[in-house]
Amino acid sequence: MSTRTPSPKPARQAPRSARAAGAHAPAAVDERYAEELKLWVVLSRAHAAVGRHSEADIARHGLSSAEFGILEALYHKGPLLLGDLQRRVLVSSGGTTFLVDRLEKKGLVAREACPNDRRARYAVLTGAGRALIRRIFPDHAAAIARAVGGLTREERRAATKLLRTLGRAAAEADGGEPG
Amino acid sequence: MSTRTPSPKPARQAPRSARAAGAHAPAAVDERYAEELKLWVVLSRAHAAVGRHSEADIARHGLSSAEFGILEALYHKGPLLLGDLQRRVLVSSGGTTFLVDRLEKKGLVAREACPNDRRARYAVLTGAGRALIRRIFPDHAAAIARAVGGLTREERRAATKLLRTLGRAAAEADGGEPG
DNA sequence: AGTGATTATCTCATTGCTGAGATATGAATC
DNA sequence: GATTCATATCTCAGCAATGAGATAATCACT
Repeated sequence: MSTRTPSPKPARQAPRSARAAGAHAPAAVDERYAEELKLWVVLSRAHAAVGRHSEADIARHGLSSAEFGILEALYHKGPLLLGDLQRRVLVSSGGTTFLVDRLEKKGLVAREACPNDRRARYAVLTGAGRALIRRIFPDHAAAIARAVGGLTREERRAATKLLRTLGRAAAEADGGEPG
Repeated sequence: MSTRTPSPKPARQAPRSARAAGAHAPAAVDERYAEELKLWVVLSRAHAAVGRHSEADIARHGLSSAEFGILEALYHKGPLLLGDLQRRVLVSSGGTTFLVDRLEKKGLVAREACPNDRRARYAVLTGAGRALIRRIFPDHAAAIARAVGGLTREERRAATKLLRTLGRAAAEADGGEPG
């Protein structure tokens, strides 16, 4: 994985322009939201770090993260309209079509008509799809559990609560709130 | 934005196969790691929700998230080796070259030789780059602050601490630890 | 039943990004 | 000073994913 190179850090000399007096002095406003920015940074890093574990586990089975998400959603929720699937897996509309197409080609998912609404289509697991997700899901759950194992049970509970609140508030503030 | 469609949910009839007796009954193992999985889910959702705010703000200035990340890193840290930049912005090696190329074309960043190591190159902000990031950073910080405003200061502090612990532990467990 | 607004899915051009390998330099050993 | 291994960046082919627009069906009203 070329993204991560845990290398030793030989102290190198900074280039001329870096040493030019105060060349990159950050503005005072930086202090103002430092705490909020820090939260955003650690949120991103934690997500990336855990996500790396998740994807590494999923990739072993020849699936992408999004594909796995679809199989998992169908496994636990039963047949879903493509739109519901889209919202659940956090992917674009085109992406949903693309992913379901591919899973269909792999024989893991099928489309089914919705009796009430002929615009809509259900995605459903095939027998092979159900068998696959049933087989790999436990390992995946264990991999995630290891990935978040750096927190104690109590800490995980607290983190879950905070993140749920944070996520909900951020999602709702999408429109644009008054300052 | 077609990714998100906050639509009302008319109750539709599930297709036949969904009602077939226990067709998608989840396995018992699902309970075992439910708490850890939940944490991963809310972490992903919170990250996506806040990230949406971040990207919406950055896009207003014609920059991608990764481009902004580079400018921001150079602004606060001064000139950085491309490798350091890569680690900081969480992008692949090829991506770093690509992004710095593009920022160079935009006249915001320049490459500079490293006097000690002729393999290495520094990325440095140009005058225009520094002016740009200095102009847009405060707004961006404010946007992030709004996005995470669903938590109180005390909650943010707690969340930051937990996420830092979580991220570090997950990153270190990359190799593969004994069960 | 007809009209228009809304909703669901699909199409497709574009693109950002990855990751393996190439190239070039540096450090260490003989 | 040659050789070998490690490191830093760049090249490039390939692909997943986006998002605007097309198509089709439904709903709300008259």
